[in-house]
Amino acid sequence: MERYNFQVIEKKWQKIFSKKKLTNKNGKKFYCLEMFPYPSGKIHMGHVRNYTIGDVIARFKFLNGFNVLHPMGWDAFGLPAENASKINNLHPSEWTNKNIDTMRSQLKLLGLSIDWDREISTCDKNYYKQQQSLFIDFYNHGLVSRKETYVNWDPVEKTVLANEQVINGKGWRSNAVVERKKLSQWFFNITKFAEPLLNDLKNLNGWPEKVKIMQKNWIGKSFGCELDFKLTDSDQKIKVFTTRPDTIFGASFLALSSDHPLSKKFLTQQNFKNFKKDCDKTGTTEEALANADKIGFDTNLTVQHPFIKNKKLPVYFANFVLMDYGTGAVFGCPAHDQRDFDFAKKYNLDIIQVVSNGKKGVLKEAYTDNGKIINSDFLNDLDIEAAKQKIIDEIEKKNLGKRKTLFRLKDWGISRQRYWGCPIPMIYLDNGDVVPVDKSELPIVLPNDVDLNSAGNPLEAHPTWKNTYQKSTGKKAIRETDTLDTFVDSSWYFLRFCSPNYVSSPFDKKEIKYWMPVDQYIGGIEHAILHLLYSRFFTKSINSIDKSFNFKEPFNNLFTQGMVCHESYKDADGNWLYPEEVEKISKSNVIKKSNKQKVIVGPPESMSKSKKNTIDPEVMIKKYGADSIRWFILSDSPPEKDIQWSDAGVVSSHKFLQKIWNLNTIIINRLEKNVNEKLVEKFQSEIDNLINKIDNSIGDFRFNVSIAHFYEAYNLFNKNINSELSNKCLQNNIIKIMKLLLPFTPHLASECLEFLNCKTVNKWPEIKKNLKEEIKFAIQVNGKTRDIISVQKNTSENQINKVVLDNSKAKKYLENKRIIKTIFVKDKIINYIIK
RNA sequence: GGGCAAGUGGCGGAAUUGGUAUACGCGCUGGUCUUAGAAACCAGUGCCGCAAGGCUUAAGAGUUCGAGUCUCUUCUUGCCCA
Repeated sequence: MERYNFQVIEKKWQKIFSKKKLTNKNGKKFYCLEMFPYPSGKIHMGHVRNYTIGDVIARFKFLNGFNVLHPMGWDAFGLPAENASKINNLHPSEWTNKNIDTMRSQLKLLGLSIDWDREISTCDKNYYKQQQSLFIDFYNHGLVSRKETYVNWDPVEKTVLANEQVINGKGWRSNAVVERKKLSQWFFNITKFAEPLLNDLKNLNGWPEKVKIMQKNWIGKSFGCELDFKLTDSDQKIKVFTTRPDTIFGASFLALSSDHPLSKKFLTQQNFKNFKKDCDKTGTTEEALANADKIGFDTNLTVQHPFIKNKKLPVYFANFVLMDYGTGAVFGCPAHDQRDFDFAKKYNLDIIQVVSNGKKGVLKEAYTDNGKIINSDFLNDLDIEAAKQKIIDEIEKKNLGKRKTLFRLKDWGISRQRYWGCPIPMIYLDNGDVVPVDKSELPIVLPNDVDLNSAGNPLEAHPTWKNTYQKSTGKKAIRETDTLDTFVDSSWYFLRFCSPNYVSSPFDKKEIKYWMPVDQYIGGIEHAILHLLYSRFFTKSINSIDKSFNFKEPFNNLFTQGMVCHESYKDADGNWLYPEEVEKISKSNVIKKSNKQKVIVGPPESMSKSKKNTIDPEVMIKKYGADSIRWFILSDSPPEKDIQWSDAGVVSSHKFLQKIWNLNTIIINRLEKNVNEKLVEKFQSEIDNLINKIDNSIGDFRFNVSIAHFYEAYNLFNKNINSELSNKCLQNNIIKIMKLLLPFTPHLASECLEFLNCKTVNKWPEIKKNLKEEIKFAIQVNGKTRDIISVQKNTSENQINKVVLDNSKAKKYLENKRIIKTIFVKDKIINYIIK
């Protein structure tokens, strides 16, 4: 028997796939999109998993008659290209394009059904020209603004970071401690859409609940009011924001951020300066604020309580109040907020309970749940929600403040002091005006001759590039030398794919209206907030500019796949080792190949270059073939969960695919003996059952389950290959199974179908819905299963009773017993309750 | 501190709406073939027990004829949080 030669056969079919598109002229459209990669050098296993999942869906939909769009591109701007060019002395564009070439050829090795004619790259001037055009549109419609703000400054990368790019006070890429710096920056006014970005989440039924909750928390809508407190020794007022105005009668102090305007008076005091320094160390995350020791600085000032005559509240600066949320001031109600409670304990302030917890006695911690209002004058006996409304009405009546909705979401800062990004198409005139360039001048092209080794922004340092003229007036002007955050590039690429070569504007509206929204988007959970929120913002912005678009959200269905993990290895000196540098003698005995010394094995973690726990997809493909890798990466875990890479797993995948091939050749060469029609019928019904299960599980993204059923199908064929089945039956059914296999292992399945002389390769087999089948039926006595019998579907209770009493293992449990009750569930169980 | 998931054999994991727990794969054990090994094939494999049978879905309770699935309590582990 000839072995399956994947090297030859995969090459053969990749050539054919590259010419074929997933086009079904009369089919319903289906836009299948995977998050496009950053061209870092080579593809990694995470890409393999992402694009294999996407390929299964794209091919599955195509075979089911859909007209499928399945494109690929490159998220090609970004800092690593600049860093790499400093090390290799290679221009970022050369480095990037070289990586793109490598990765494209690697992706082709996987046999993906990508429409390469639509390939785009964000660093291509044809792409960023359109992005600049969009930026100008946004600017003209009031969606872009320029603000002087404190920014997160990464001292290592010498660039501004978005809040989202600061993780625990450190830069997401450099891990350097982020500093605060005041700069003039460009912003997208994403907060204008805070409300629709929040509300439309409700309609995204095809998104994971988890992602929607994360976005909701990120937008962070809260209701409350502003309220003025008058200082007792002057006319000055302090404005606070609160979401709990109902607890005003429990207020016992005022807490201000150390950045609050009032702090200026205290900056001359060394005590205060020391205190402020301590505050800055606390950090700004909710986690840090909740866990930090609560510290305060007593101002010795007091404010008048707005509703209790003659009651004065002390004013403190406190480390758990931030200037950039609300007004930088809060009133403390220790009984009903844990931070206030901790603070009050420390500084011996009153703890006045104003919401009843239904218990007597002193509170041991803040009570934050619902209850009736107490000790609160005219609010008494109301529940929290009613009390809030009533007190806010009162506050507004007395002109002490007003209702307010606050969002946690901030505008999106998009200026980056970097070279390798899309130039911002704005110019500065001598008279101080800042205006967009004329659209006819686009693209504003990045200059090639920059010195990347100079500190700061390379475009700023370029001798001539920034000097220009305003086209309409001929006046001298200076270009904006900042470039756009690369998250901008990926916020609309899915639109560009619909008409990737359209010249006159970012997209051909006709194409967009046909293809959008994306029917299935697939990518990593790490983009749950940023990329997805920004893409939704772009979609809403474009919609607000041109109302004729027929979609409000870019991604109808979202699937977030898990990571690919591998254990890590360290030698005695603490150096990380690549998996190929170690040898596994046994489970507990792993040694370094070069010196035979023992290796410390770490737990499975997401593959990363820094820990060297990576497996190179190309090496694996060369060794086992793309189909084996695809099969393994789909088979071992549900796609939304993390998967652990296992060499043994790949080997067994590889063996199984070989067995599939052998099975095909055996079936083709088989000599027919006597045919037993009953056996044929039974076999057919079992296969139909499996086909049904495979079809269902693909649709539900349960590919590991599909694969289990393929194994069952193989076992079924293998068991029956020498039995009295007809050749026709075996051949028809193996063709069906091979068709089902096309999305998973396209090379092998295509080759088998050709070998089987199948003429309907592009059609999914018919899925029979109402299967006639024998079912396993459970017999229970007092809820315990005592026997399992085989019966036809729809067998009646009477017939079951007869079988049970005639001939079953359950019989002896029923003899001489009184049956008080029977529970009969058709096609499932019968349960006899006896005494 | 808060929010959200999840916990099933030696391992990865199945179990559509409460109705056969442990599908399928890996690993392991035995066998066939082979000079030997590898490969391939066949058989077995949750735990206790010679067996009949009993026990088992992190632990405990509850609802139900029936709970991996629903409710409560506890424990553990992930992920997210200006």
